[in-house]
Amino acid sequence: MGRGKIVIRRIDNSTSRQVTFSKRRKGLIKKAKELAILCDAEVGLVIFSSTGKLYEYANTSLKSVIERYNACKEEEQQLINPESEVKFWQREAEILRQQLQNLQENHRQLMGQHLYGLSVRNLQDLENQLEMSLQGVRMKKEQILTEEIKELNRKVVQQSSRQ
Amino acid sequence: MGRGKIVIRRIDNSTSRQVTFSKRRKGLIKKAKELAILCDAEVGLVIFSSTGKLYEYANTSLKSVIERYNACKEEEQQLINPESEVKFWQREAEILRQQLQNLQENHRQLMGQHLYGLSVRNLQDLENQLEMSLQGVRMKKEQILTEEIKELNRKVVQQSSRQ
DNA sequence: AACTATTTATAAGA
DNA sequence: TTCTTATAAATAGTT
Repeated sequence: MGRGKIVIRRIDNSTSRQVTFSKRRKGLIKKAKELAILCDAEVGLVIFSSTGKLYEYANTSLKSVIERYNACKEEEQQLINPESEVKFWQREAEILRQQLQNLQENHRQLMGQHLYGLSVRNLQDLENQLEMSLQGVRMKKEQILTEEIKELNRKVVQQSSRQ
Repeated sequence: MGRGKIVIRRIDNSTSRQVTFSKRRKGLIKKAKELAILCDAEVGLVIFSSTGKLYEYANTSLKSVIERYNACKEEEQQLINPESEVKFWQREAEILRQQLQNLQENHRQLMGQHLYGLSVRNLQDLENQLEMSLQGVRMKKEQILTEEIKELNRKVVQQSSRQ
Protein backbone atom coordinates (compact mmCIF):
# COMPACT_ATOMS: atom_id res chain seq x y z
CA MET A 1 0.00 0.00 0.00
CA GLY A 2 2.21 2.70 -1.19
CA ARG A 3 3.93 4.14 -4.17
CA GLY A 4 5.25 0.73 -5.01
CA LYS A 5 4.63 -2.84 -4.11
CA ILE A 6 7.11 -4.44 -1.75
CA VAL A 7 7.98 -7.98 -0.90
CA ILE A 8 7.81 -8.95 2.71
CA ARG A 9 11.43 -9.52 3.68
CA ARG A 10 13.77 -7.80 6.09
CA ILE A 11 14.51 -4.24 4.94
CA ASP A 12 18.25 -4.01 4.52
CA ASN A 13 18.62 -0.25 4.74
CA SER A 14 18.68 0.62 8.40
CA THR A 15 17.08 4.04 8.02
CA SER A 16 14.21 2.79 5.88
CA ARG A 17 13.74 -0.08 8.30
CA GLN A 18 13.47 2.36 11.16
CA VAL A 19 10.98 4.57 9.31
CA THR A 20 8.85 1.63 8.20
CA PHE A 21 8.94 0.24 11.73
CA SER A 22 7.62 3.49 13.09
CA LYS A 23 4.84 3.79 10.51
CA ARG A 24 3.72 0.18 10.64
CA ARG A 25 3.92 -0.06 14.42
CA LYS A 26 1.53 2.87 14.64
CA GLY A 27 -0.78 1.23 12.08
CA LEU A 28 -0.69 -2.10 13.85
CA ILE A 29 -1.56 -0.60 17.21
CA LYS A 30 -4.39 1.38 15.64
CA LYS A 31 -5.82 -1.77 14.13
CA ALA A 32 -5.46 -3.64 17.40
CA LYS A 33 -7.44 -0.88 19.10
CA GLU A 34 -10.13 -0.97 16.45
CA LEU A 35 -10.49 -4.73 16.73
CA ALA A 36 -10.85 -4.48 20.49
CA ILE A 37 -13.52 -1.81 20.26
CA LEU A 38 -15.46 -3.04 17.24
CA CYS A 39 -15.57 -6.65 18.34
CA ASP A 40 -15.51 -6.24 22.08
CA ALA A 41 -12.33 -8.31 22.30
CA GLU A 42 -9.44 -8.23 24.73
CA VAL A 43 -6.23 -7.56 22.84
CA GLY A 44 -2.63 -7.43 23.97
CA LEU A 45 0.27 -6.53 21.72
CA VAL A 46 3.98 -6.48 22.49
CA ILE A 47 6.60 -5.25 20.03
CA PHE A 48 10.35 -5.17 20.47
CA SER A 49 12.21 -3.15 17.88
CA SER A 50 15.40 -4.60 16.47
CA THR A 51 17.23 -2.27 18.83
CA GLY A 52 15.42 -3.81 21.78
CA LYS A 53 13.02 -0.97 22.56
CA LEU A 54 9.69 -2.10 23.93
CA TYR A 55 6.33 -0.94 22.58
CA GLU A 56 3.10 -2.28 23.92
CA TYR A 57 -0.65 -1.97 23.61
CA ALA A 58 -3.57 -3.47 25.45
CA ASN A 59 -7.15 -2.28 25.60
CA THR A 60 -7.35 -3.46 29.21
CA SER A 61 -3.83 -3.94 30.54
CA LEU A 62 -1.06 -6.15 29.29
CA LYS A 63 -0.69 -7.57 32.75
CA SER A 64 -4.26 -8.78 32.73
CA VAL A 65 -3.97 -10.07 29.18
CA ILE A 66 -0.87 -12.05 30.05
CA GLU A 67 -2.51 -13.36 33.19
CA ARG A 68 -5.56 -14.42 31.23
CA TYR A 69 -3.30 -15.96 28.63
CA ASN A 70 -1.41 -17.93 31.23
CA ALA A 71 -4.63 -19.00 32.90
CA CYS A 72 -5.90 -20.11 29.54
CA LYS A 73 -2.70 -21.98 28.71
CA GLU A 74 -2.19 -23.78 31.98
CA GLU A 75 -5.41 -24.56 33.75
CA GLU A 76 -3.45 -25.57 36.85
CA GLN A 77 -2.58 -22.28 38.52
CA GLN A 78 -2.68 -23.42 42.09
CA LEU A 79 -2.06 -20.62 44.53
CA ILE A 80 0.38 -22.08 46.99
CA ASN A 81 0.43 -19.33 49.56
CA PRO A 82 -2.92 -17.55 49.40
CA GLU A 83 -2.34 -15.49 52.52
CA SER A 84 0.80 -13.68 51.39
CA GLU A 85 0.82 -9.92 51.22
CA VAL A 86 1.33 -10.05 47.48
CA LYS A 87 -1.85 -12.05 47.15
CA PHE A 88 -3.66 -9.48 49.25
CA TRP A 89 -2.66 -6.63 46.95
CA GLN A 90 -3.41 -8.66 43.87
CA ARG A 91 -6.89 -9.24 45.21
CA GLU A 92 -7.17 -5.56 46.11
CA ALA A 93 -6.24 -4.59 42.54
CA GLU A 94 -8.71 -7.11 41.18
CA ILE A 95 -11.52 -5.65 43.28
CA LEU A 96 -10.64 -2.11 42.19
CA ARG A 97 -10.48 -3.20 38.57
CA GLN A 98 -13.94 -4.71 38.93
CA GLN A 99 -15.30 -1.50 40.43
CA LEU A 100 -13.66 0.46 37.66
CA GLN A 101 -15.25 -1.77 35.05
CA ASN A 102 -18.71 -1.46 36.59
CA LEU A 103 -18.41 2.29 36.79
CA GLN A 104 -17.05 2.45 33.25
CA GLU A 105 -20.06 0.54 31.98
CA ASN A 106 -22.40 2.88 33.83
CA HIS A 107 -20.40 5.83 32.57
CA ARG A 108 -20.60 4.67 28.96
CA GLN A 109 -24.35 4.40 29.27
CA LEU A 110 -24.52 7.92 30.61
CA MET A 111 -22.52 8.87 27.54
CA GLY A 112 -25.16 7.24 25.38
CA GLN A 113 -22.94 4.29 24.48
CA HIS A 114 -23.07 0.55 25.21
CA LEU A 115 -26.85 0.59 25.18
CA TYR A 116 -27.17 -2.96 23.89
CA GLY A 117 -28.91 -5.34 26.25
CA LEU A 118 -30.85 -2.58 27.99
CA SER A 119 -34.60 -2.92 28.21
CA VAL A 120 -36.97 -0.11 27.31
CA ARG A 121 -37.48 0.33 31.04
CA ASN A 122 -33.74 0.68 31.62
CA LEU A 123 -33.48 3.12 28.75
CA GLN A 124 -36.38 5.14 30.15
CA ASP A 125 -34.62 5.35 33.53
CA LEU A 126 -31.44 6.42 31.78
CA GLU A 127 -33.32 9.02 29.77
CA ASN A 128 -34.88 10.41 32.93
CA GLN A 129 -31.50 10.55 34.63
CA LEU A 130 -30.02 12.40 31.69
CA GLU A 131 -32.94 14.85 31.65
CA MET A 132 -32.35 15.58 35.32
CA SER A 133 -28.63 16.00 34.72
CA LEU A 134 -29.29 18.40 31.88
CA GLN A 135 -31.62 20.42 34.07
CA GLY A 136 -28.94 20.62 36.77
CA VAL A 137 -26.26 21.67 34.32
CA ARG A 138 -28.45 24.32 32.73
CA MET A 139 -29.50 25.75 36.08
CA LYS A 140 -25.87 25.94 37.15
CA LYS A 141 -24.90 27.62 33.89
CA GLU A 142 -27.70 30.14 34.23
CA GLN A 143 -26.71 30.81 37.82
CA ILE A 144 -23.13 31.57 36.82
CA LEU A 145 -24.21 33.80 33.95
CA THR A 146 -26.66 35.66 36.18
CA GLU A 147 -23.94 36.28 38.73
CA GLU A 148 -21.60 37.50 36.03
CA ILE A 149 -24.22 39.95 34.81
CA LYS A 150 -24.82 41.22 38.35
CA GLU A 151 -21.09 41.73 38.80
CA LEU A 152 -20.81 43.59 35.50
CA ASN A 153 -23.77 45.79 36.38
CA ARG A 154 -22.13 46.61 39.67
CA LYS A 155 -19.00 47.71 37.81
CA VAL A 156 -20.97 49.78 35.33
CA VAL A 157 -22.73 51.58 38.19
CA GLN A 158 -19.39 52.27 39.89
CA GLN A 159 -17.92 53.61 36.66
CA SER A 160 -20.80 55.99 35.99
CA SER A 161 -20.90 57.24 39.59
CA ARG A 162 -17.24 58.23 39.31
CA GLN A 163 -17.81 60.39 36.27
CA MET B 1 -11.84 0.53 4.10
CA GLY B 2 -14.87 -0.98 2.63
CA ARG B 3 -18.09 -0.21 0.89
CA GLY B 4 -18.86 2.36 3.52
CA LYS B 5 -17.13 4.25 6.25
CA ILE B 6 -17.72 3.06 9.77
CA VAL B 7 -17.24 4.62 13.15
CA ILE B 8 -15.13 2.70 15.61
CA ARG B 9 -17.56 1.61 18.28
CA ARG B 10 -18.79 -1.79 19.37
CA ILE B 11 -20.79 -3.46 16.62
CA ASP B 12 -24.23 -4.12 18.04
CA ASN B 13 -25.27 -6.88 15.67
CA SER B 14 -23.74 -10.08 16.94
CA THR B 15 -23.39 -11.71 13.53
CA SER B 16 -21.69 -8.71 11.96
CA ARG B 17 -19.46 -8.45 14.98
CA GLN B 18 -18.41 -12.07 14.57
CA VAL B 19 -17.71 -11.63 10.85
CA THR B 20 -15.76 -8.43 11.38
CA PHE B 21 -13.82 -10.04 14.20
CA SER B 22 -12.81 -12.88 11.96
CA LYS B 23 -11.76 -10.62 9.09
CA ARG B 24 -9.94 -8.05 11.17
CA ARG B 25 -8.22 -10.64 13.36
CA LYS B 26 -6.78 -12.18 10.21
CA GLY B 27 -5.71 -8.76 8.94
CA LEU B 28 -4.14 -7.81 12.26
CA ILE B 29 -2.12 -11.00 12.48
CA LYS B 30 -0.96 -10.56 8.89
CA LYS B 31 0.25 -7.05 9.67
CA ALA B 32 1.97 -8.23 12.83
CA LYS B 33 3.82 -10.83 10.78
CA GLU B 34 4.84 -8.26 8.18
CA LEU B 35 6.14 -5.87 10.82
CA ALA B 36 8.19 -8.62 12.40
CA ILE B 37 9.74 -9.64 9.08
CA LEU B 38 10.20 -6.22 7.47
CA CYS B 39 11.64 -4.56 10.54
CA ASP B 40 13.30 -7.48 12.24
CA ALA B 41 11.18 -6.99 15.35
CA GLU B 42 9.92 -9.43 17.94
CA VAL B 43 6.15 -9.31 18.04
CA GLY B 44 3.62 -11.00 20.28
CA LEU B 45 -0.12 -10.69 19.90
CA VAL B 46 -2.89 -12.10 22.07
CA ILE B 47 -6.57 -11.77 21.22
CA PHE B 48 -9.53 -12.97 23.24
CA SER B 49 -12.82 -12.91 21.38
CA SER B 50 -15.86 -11.62 23.25
CA THR B 51 -16.82 -15.27 23.72
CA GLY B 52 -13.48 -15.90 25.42
CA LYS B 53 -11.76 -17.82 22.64
CA LEU B 54 -8.00 -17.29 22.51
CA TYR B 55 -6.08 -16.38 19.37
CA GLU B 56 -2.38 -15.73 19.42
CA TYR B 57 0.55 -14.87 17.21
CA ALA B 58 4.26 -14.49 17.77
CA ASN B 59 7.09 -14.59 15.29
CA THR B 60 9.27 -16.28 17.89
CA SER B 61 7.08 -17.70 20.65
CA LEU B 62 4.63 -15.99 22.94
CA LYS B 63 6.36 -17.56 25.90
CA SER B 64 9.61 -15.84 25.01
CA VAL B 65 7.87 -12.56 24.21
CA ILE B 66 6.12 -12.55 27.57
CA GLU B 67 9.34 -13.43 29.35
CA ARG B 68 11.17 -10.66 27.58
CA TYR B 69 8.32 -8.29 28.37
CA ASN B 70 8.41 -9.16 32.04
CA ALA B 71 12.17 -8.83 32.14
CA CYS B 72 11.84 -5.43 30.51
CA LYS B 73 9.09 -4.24 32.82
CA GLU B 74 10.52 -5.32 36.09
CA GLU B 75 14.21 -4.72 35.75
CA GLU B 76 14.72 -5.33 39.44
CA GLN B 77 11.16 -6.05 40.37
CA GLN B 78 11.53 -9.77 39.89
CA LEU B 79 9.57 -12.12 42.07
CA ILE B 80 12.84 -12.55 44.00
CA ASN B 81 12.22 -9.48 46.09
CA PRO B 82 8.82 -9.81 47.76
CA GLU B 83 9.01 -6.34 49.29
CA SER B 84 9.23 -4.65 45.91
CA GLU B 85 6.39 -6.76 44.60
CA VAL B 86 4.23 -5.53 47.44
CA LYS B 87 5.25 -2.03 46.45
CA PHE B 88 4.27 -2.81 42.89
CA TRP B 89 0.78 -3.89 43.86
CA GLN B 90 0.40 -0.97 46.23
CA ARG B 91 1.23 1.33 43.35
CA GLU B 92 -1.14 -0.61 41.08
CA ALA B 93 -3.92 -0.15 43.63
CA GLU B 94 -3.05 3.53 43.93
CA ILE B 95 -3.28 4.00 40.16
CA LEU B 96 -6.59 2.19 40.01
CA ARG B 97 -7.93 4.23 42.91
CA GLN B 98 -6.93 7.40 41.12
CA GLN B 99 -8.65 6.26 37.92
CA LEU B 100 -11.70 5.34 39.95
CA GLN B 101 -11.77 8.77 41.56
CA ASN B 102 -11.43 10.59 38.25
CA LEU B 103 -14.16 8.51 36.72
CA GLN B 104 -16.38 9.00 39.76
CA GLU B 105 -16.00 12.75 39.51
CA ASN B 106 -16.83 12.66 35.81
CA HIS B 107 -19.71 10.34 36.58
CA ARG B 108 -21.16 12.65 39.20
CA GLN B 109 -21.03 15.50 36.74
CA LEU B 110 -22.85 13.40 34.18
CA MET B 111 -25.41 12.86 36.93
CA GLY B 112 -25.75 16.61 37.26
CA GLN B 113 -23.94 16.72 40.59
CA HIS B 114 -20.66 18.23 41.76
CA LEU B 115 -20.94 21.08 39.29
CA TYR B 116 -19.14 23.63 41.45
CA GLY B 117 -15.90 24.87 40.00
CA LEU B 118 -16.96 24.27 36.42
CA SER B 119 -16.77 27.13 33.96
CA VAL B 120 -19.65 28.04 31.67
CA ARG B 121 -17.62 26.49 28.87
CA ASN B 122 -17.25 23.25 30.83
CA LEU B 123 -20.94 23.27 31.62
CA GLN B 124 -21.77 23.85 27.96
CA ASP B 125 -19.62 20.87 26.97
CA LEU B 126 -21.36 18.78 29.61
CA GLU B 127 -24.75 19.94 28.41
CA ASN B 128 -23.85 19.01 24.83
CA GLN B 129 -22.62 15.59 25.94
CA LEU B 130 -25.85 14.98 27.85
CA GLU B 131 -27.90 16.07 24.84
CA MET B 132 -26.01 13.59 22.68
CA SER B 133 -26.48 10.87 25.27
CA LEU B 134 -30.20 11.55 25.44
CA GLN B 135 -30.43 11.35 21.69
CA GLY B 136 -28.63 7.99 21.71
CA VAL B 137 -30.86 6.61 24.44
CA ARG B 138 -34.03 7.77 22.70
CA MET B 139 -32.95 6.34 19.37
CA LYS B 140 -32.18 3.01 21.00
CA LYS B 141 -35.54 2.97 22.77
CA GLU B 142 -37.37 3.75 19.57
CA GLN B 143 -35.44 1.04 17.79
CA ILE B 144 -36.46 -1.56 20.37
CA LEU B 145 -40.09 -0.48 20.33
CA THR B 146 -40.17 -0.52 16.53
CA GLU B 147 -38.77 -4.04 16.53
CA GLU B 148 -41.36 -5.12 19.07
CA ILE B 149 -44.14 -3.73 16.91
CA LYS B 150 -42.76 -5.53 13.87
CA GLU B 151 -42.68 -8.77 15.83
CA LEU B 152 -46.25 -8.30 17.06
CA ASN B 153 -47.44 -7.53 13.54
CA ARG B 154 -45.82 -10.72 12.35
CA LYS B 155 -47.70 -12.66 15.01
CA VAL B 156 -50.99 -10.96 14.15
CA VAL B 157 -50.53 -11.87 10.50
CA GLN B 158 -49.78 -15.47 11.44
CA GLN B 159 -52.87 -15.64 13.66
CA SER B 160 -55.19 -14.28 11.03
CA SER B 161 -53.81 -16.56 8.33
CA ARG B 162 -54.63 -19.58 10.51
CA GLN B 163 -58.26 -18.63 10.80
C1' DA C 1 7.48 15.35 8.97
C1' DA C 2 4.27 15.97 4.94
C1' DC C 3 2.60 14.44 0.77
C1' DT C 4 0.28 11.33 -2.72
C1' DA C 5 0.18 7.49 -5.87
C1' DT C 6 -0.72 3.00 -5.07
C1' DT C 7 -1.50 -0.98 -2.72
C1' DT C 8 -4.01 -3.26 0.73
C1' DA C 9 -7.79 -4.02 3.92
C1' DT C 10 -12.34 -4.47 4.47
C1' DA C 11 -17.74 -3.14 4.72
C1' DA C 12 -21.44 -4.28 2.50
C1' DG C 13 -23.65 -6.98 -0.72
C1' DA C 14 -24.43 -11.46 -3.21
C1' DT D 1 -20.35 -18.99 5.26
C1' DT D 2 -17.44 -17.65 1.52
C1' DC D 3 -16.78 -14.76 -2.50
C1' DT D 4 -16.92 -10.33 -4.73
C1' DT D 5 -16.22 -5.54 -5.28
C1' DA D 6 -16.54 -0.66 -4.32
C1' DT D 7 -14.51 2.14 -1.23
C1' DA D 8 -11.83 3.50 2.86
C1' DA D 9 -7.44 3.24 4.91
C1' DA D 10 -2.56 2.29 5.10
C1' DT D 11 1.69 3.16 3.54
C1' DA D 12 6.12 3.16 0.07
C1' DG D 13 8.55 6.20 -1.99
C1' DT D 14 9.18 10.97 -2.52
C1' DT D 15 9.73 16.02 -1.15
